[in-house]
Amino acid sequence: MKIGQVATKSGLPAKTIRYYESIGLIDPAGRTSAGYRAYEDKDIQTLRFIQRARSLGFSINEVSALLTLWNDRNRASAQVKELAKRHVEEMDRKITELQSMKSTLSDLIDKCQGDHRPDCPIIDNFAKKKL
Amino acid sequence: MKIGQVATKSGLPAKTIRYYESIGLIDPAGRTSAGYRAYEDKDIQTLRFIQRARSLGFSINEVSALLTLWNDRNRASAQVKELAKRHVEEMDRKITELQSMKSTLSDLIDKCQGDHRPDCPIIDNFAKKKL
DNA sequence: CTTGACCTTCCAGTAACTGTAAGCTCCATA
DNA sequence: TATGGAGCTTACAGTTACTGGAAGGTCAAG
Repeated sequence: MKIGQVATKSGLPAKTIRYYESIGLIDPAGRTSAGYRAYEDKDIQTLRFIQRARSLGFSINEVSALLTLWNDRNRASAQVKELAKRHVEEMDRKITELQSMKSTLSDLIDKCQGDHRPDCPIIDNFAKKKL
Repeated sequence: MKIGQVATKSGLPAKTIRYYESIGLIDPAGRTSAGYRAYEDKDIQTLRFIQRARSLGFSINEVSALLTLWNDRNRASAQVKELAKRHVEEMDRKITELQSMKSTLSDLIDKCQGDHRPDCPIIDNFAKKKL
């Protein structure tokens, strides 16, 4: 199977698959006599795994660790769970931060007339001297 | 005033101030005879403005637009409000996405025993053939 | 006159791709 | 057989917003 078909089946752009190979996230694919990358079904499984993990926000490094665990028959599920928990914590931090920023900005937006005049509580807030 | 003091007063690392100058977000600072950047109080105001806007998640480009609006006596507050609203929408999108990812992953975590055995619903989910 | 704290510039690295260019290969049709 | 287009190849640049580090200049204190 060539990369285009693998891209379709895995949900990842061909470009991205090559990129993953270039950074060592996946093993280099075999090649046809013409130099085209040749894939098998198990490669698609791996790429789908990666795609799922990435879609849940895991970093490439984390995905790499997850791939290792996936292939480790002696893994402890505790290791996977721990990795996942840490990721959820990280997402929680980001959610909290975003909500805080959104809240502050929304308050300012509510106070802004939003008309043709220059007076603007948003600008004023950014420009004010001290907290 | 030299860059170190400005860094302290503005809440931005000296390195970042130089970076902002290099990309044209702020005007090049004056120089002392020794070649050191020389700042005035109004520069600190500008940098604090930038710091505030950045801390609310606005991109450098958006901050640049906000700076222009700040210095535009003929601005309409509607312009500022619109920019801010779009940014809130963007944050909302991110929050929703993060919450969705978190929710999915949390469900999987709850199902995982987290012990010494390899069986793991998280890995299983990532590895499963089809949705 | 020598530290040490600051300052300077420039280059590289980060995360995870994406875009673009120049150039093969393969298959089908005229 | 020639040609055209789809799909493949590599390599390099660009994105975002900095941050780290190296090599070297400046200034005030001791």
